[in-house]
Amino acid sequence: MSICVVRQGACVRWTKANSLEVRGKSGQGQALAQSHIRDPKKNRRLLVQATLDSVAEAGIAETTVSAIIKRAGLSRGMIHLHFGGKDGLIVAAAEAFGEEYYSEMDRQLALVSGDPASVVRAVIRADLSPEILNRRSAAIWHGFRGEARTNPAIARFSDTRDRRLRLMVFNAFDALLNTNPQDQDRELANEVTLGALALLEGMWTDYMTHPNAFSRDTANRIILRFLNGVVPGAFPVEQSGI
Amino acid sequence: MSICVVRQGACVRWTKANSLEVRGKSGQGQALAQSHIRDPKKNRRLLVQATLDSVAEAGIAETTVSAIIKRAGLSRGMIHLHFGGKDGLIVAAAEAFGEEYYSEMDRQLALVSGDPASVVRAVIRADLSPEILNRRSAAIWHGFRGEARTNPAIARFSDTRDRRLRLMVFNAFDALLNTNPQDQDRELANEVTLGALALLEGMWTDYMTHPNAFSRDTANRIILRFLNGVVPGAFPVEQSGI
DNA sequence: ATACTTAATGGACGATCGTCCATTTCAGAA
DNA sequence: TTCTGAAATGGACGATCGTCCATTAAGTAT
Repeated sequence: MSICVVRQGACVRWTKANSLEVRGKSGQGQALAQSHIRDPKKNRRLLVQATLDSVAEAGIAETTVSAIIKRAGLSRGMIHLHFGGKDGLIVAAAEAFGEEYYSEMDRQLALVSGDPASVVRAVIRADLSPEILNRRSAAIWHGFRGEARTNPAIARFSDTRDRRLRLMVFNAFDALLNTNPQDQDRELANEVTLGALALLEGMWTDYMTHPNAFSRDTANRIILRFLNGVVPGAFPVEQSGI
Repeated sequence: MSICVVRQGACVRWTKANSLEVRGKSGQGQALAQSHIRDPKKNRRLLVQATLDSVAEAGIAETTVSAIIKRAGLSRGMIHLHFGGKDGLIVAAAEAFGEEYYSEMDRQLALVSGDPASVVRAVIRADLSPEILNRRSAAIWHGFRGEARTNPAIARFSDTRDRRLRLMVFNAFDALLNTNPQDQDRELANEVTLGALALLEGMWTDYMTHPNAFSRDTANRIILRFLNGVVPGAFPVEQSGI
């Protein structure tokens, strides 16, 4: 759309951001692809995606302003314009990542019937699915989690994200274990929930450190085997998993 | 020992590194505390510890040369002198951290009788003990694990560390499950091992993100409960844990 | 066409990064 | 004491960090 004229020998390439192609990734194109009508938030999303890609490939430390704008094909000032600074962009990227996670999780859970064991099975399967657990997401999640220790904004987001998943799993185990309500049963449900989530966390870590040796089927089967041990019979382990 | 004379107004403090006090932390003082005889590797250790402390408190990204030498009370050039550069120091710090981990793990395991279930119990208890799992170690471990994706030297160290722990646990489960040797049992032992380690990983993550809400007893009890499910009766869960 | 608002640019800026090395300090030998 | 080699120092250096803003480009209203 606009060729950056070589002035003082600085810019030599197309600014890809303004080309007409519309990234069809998240299919929400609400008549945005029409000829001149530009998406007013396109560059915002472009910067957020570039940030996430950079965090995934190069890590948080290497995700500099220069690296981000190079990926996005935009100019330096855009970050300050849209997010007030780099920190604002990082937080926005963390939020966007959380939305990616939960929108896919919800999509996969929407197809599942309501009995508690099925919900748990579906959560585990979804959390290990290629759409949710992949090199990009594992690296991003690890990076942001580390950042959460220092950055309060990210810590808050990270917490709420965790809480929602925990509540979902807890409710399932609560319904599964509490045929007649009792306090120690509720405590048991809480412990089983923590254990299940710890197993998932550990699998994510395992995947991140050894993505090639990792098997989703095996991970899924192991978790079901462990859950079937604490809630006997509720999670029969099939021979071939996912 | 040496006051840095104010020259060009740069240095105004004692260089703490050369004061006579000997850090009694790792009690290996082999006659080093005697009057003039200086420990030739004191500054190496000082830099490594300063690096680990910085990684623990401020994260990998904030662990700069300036931050490290400020903590160590040494001068800029020491890092280049002893480690060839910052990267060398980071790797040395990762190795030192691994040694800290395993020396403490070995110390705690040395007291344990040899039956497999006791070994597993001891590994879990040790891995969750305050000496091994604390804010410092959790933050350091998380930081280095993220760095391992990019830094081959750290990846290699990180891998060998993991492998040793895994082998230890696997052998225990193998002995526990294989009364008469069979292939599918060996596969089962492998899966139980992966699950147990994933549980520990998850607990470490949980501790790192919520150190105040974390309970070592609860974590220990949860893991034993899950293990008792997959190896029935081998890990009876007491009412009050660790 | 002209004026005006918003989006976007990219270079300037001071701060800080890690590396390197000329110099100084120090302990032990001569 | 003087000499010598190693240990230690801290400032110089170019590179790169994130921020900021004067300027240009694009879109809309008059």
